[in-house]
Amino acid sequence: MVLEKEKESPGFFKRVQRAVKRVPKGKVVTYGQIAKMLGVKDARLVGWALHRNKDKSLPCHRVINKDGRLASGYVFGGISAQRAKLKREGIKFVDDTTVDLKLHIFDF
DNA sequence: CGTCTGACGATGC
DNA sequence: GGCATCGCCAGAC
Repeated sequence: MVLEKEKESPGFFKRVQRAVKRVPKGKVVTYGQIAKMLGVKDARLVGWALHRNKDKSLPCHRVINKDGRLASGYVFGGISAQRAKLKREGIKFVDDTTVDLKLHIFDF
């Protein structure tokens, strides 16, 4: 039996993962976008979910705040590593920690 | 079940 | 234009 309610609750974290994995290379998304896409109004939930995440395969470095700033500062490697990754994907930076959001934003 | 806490966002001053 | 405050939701305790 399939409880439809359970389909709606696969775990918030799973939904976030799915959304992040949808982001193609060379593109970035904001927490707010993912939050709205998932139907929640609090972007903190997205960041909160990624914070708990341990999956290295998850391109969380493509997820940034609406200022284009890298929020994953305490992630393994630090911002510098994230910046290098993004640059390698063709992301342009306007600052050492700020992505050119308008240039690479991915619209779901 | 109340309280606290977060990778945020918008608003107000 | 930096800082305070609210909103909002899920998990930990």
